[in-house]
Amino acid sequence: MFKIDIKSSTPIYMQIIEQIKSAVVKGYLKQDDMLPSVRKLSSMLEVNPNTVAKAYNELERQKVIITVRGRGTFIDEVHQADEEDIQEKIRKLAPVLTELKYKGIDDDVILNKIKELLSEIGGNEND
Amino acid sequence: MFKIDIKSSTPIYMQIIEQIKSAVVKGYLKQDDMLPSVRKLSSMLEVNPNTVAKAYNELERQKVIITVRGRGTFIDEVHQADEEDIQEKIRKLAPVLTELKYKGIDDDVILNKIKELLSEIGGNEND
Amino acid sequence: MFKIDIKSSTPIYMQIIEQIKSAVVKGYLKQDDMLPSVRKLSSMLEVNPNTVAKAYNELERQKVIITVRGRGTFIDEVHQADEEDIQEKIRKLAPVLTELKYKGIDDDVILNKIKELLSEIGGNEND
Amino acid sequence: MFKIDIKSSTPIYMQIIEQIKSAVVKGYLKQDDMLPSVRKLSSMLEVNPNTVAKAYNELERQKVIITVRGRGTFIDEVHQADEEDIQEKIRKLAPVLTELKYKGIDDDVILNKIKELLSEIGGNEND
DNA sequence: GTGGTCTAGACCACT
DNA sequence: GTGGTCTAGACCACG
Repeated sequence: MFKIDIKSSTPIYMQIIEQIKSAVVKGYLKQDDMLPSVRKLSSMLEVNPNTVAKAYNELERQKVIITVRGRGTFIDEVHQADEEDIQEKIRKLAPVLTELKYKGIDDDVILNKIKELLSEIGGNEND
Repeated sequence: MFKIDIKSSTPIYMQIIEQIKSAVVKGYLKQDDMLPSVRKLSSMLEVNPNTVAKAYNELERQKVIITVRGRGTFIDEVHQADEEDIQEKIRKLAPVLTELKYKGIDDDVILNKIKELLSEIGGNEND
Repeated sequence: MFKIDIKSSTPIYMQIIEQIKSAVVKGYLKQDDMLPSVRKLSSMLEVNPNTVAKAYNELERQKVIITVRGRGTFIDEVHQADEEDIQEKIRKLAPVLTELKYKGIDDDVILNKIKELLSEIGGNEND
Repeated sequence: MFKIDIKSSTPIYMQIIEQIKSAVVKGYLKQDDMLPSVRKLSSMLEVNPNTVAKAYNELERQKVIITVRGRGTFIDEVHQADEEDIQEKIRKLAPVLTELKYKGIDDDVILNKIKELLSEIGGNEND
């Protein structure tokens, strides 16, 4: 289910975080679904358990998952994002967008490609 | 002209790279314009000369600027981006977009915000 | 294994780059082999760690090696060179060849000496 | 007659040296031919007179040209190269040849390309 | 004056 | 442990 690129420059724990969020967006994981244990996931992905633990800790901090001692780790309910939160994330796109504009790509072209990417990310909205 | 956020997690040399590209996009810097010397910019930004040099090296590697020995550093002509190049950069947006979708934001809302950001980045095209 | 000539006019980091490529050509290093760590190589060669890091960075940029965070640095697969690439490298030989011809050396003599040099560079292909 | 690439990474004074030697090899310049004065050449090439002077000094050191005070600068006779000299120059080709071999190019292909390059450099041998 | 290279030594993120 | 970033300060080649 999860695929780790050991050679990528994005840290492994980040890749895990992204993929779990992606799985939620795509509907593969839903609220109260149980996640594999740190040990199990680490052996599945063939990475260091500490790395998985770090990802889970960060996801818990972000209230994406919730750990119940003795029971396991579960997908938490989705929390609302406030306007400020959204703007902050949008801002993170600026460097790459600047690169694209630097290369002379038209705004419309960029927007179209992002639209494609969004539907690719989006999973089945008619679940 | 350039502003460095010393507290940011993006490395200083990266911030310099982004800002120079941004200045080109905005039209503040044009082909053959001379950039401040390494020493000058480093004292302007209050960072170490090596850090500025690292940014300049990377920009030269990316063919954004060109350095002429003993003379200084200049804005190079803009080089074409091929389709593959563009797709690769677009891909870099995926993690943030996934986050936004995870928060339940509509595609249209996201696209509108990006549109705003693009025009903000874009400088005055009718110069 | 690696030998640095501190007095040479070729920068140390360049010498490191050349020697690692040479080791690959000679078959001493193969794909996925781990290179000595920056710290280790720097102490082996008695040069500053930053100098080794610079060499490794450049080699990574050239896709000769690949660094995996927290793990180490490894020999990457060899990437194809296109015709343009080759011609560009061949061109770099021109100044020295001109010098030799200036001294009145015959083309055949030059070619023979290069042939010798090539087999010296090449390592044992029948390993 | 001479062409300087201000953006090249080879120092300008080096480019001048190379081109004068090349002109001799090609037969455009012969023993006792007079070279333009430092001032004249510097204005022809639009470079700093110091740069031309540096090239001439180096060429004189290498006994390629000879300066007669009050008269001008002339092409000197060609001096014999000893075996050691030649080997030293041949050695300078090693890094580029290693790169080519690293890319998997066959010795024969390399030698053929060098052969082409040599005849290109060579000028008219039947003068 | 310009950028390029190098040393010495520090702190941090990742595994 | 690994590499990445940054500072401080030195020397050199080039124009």
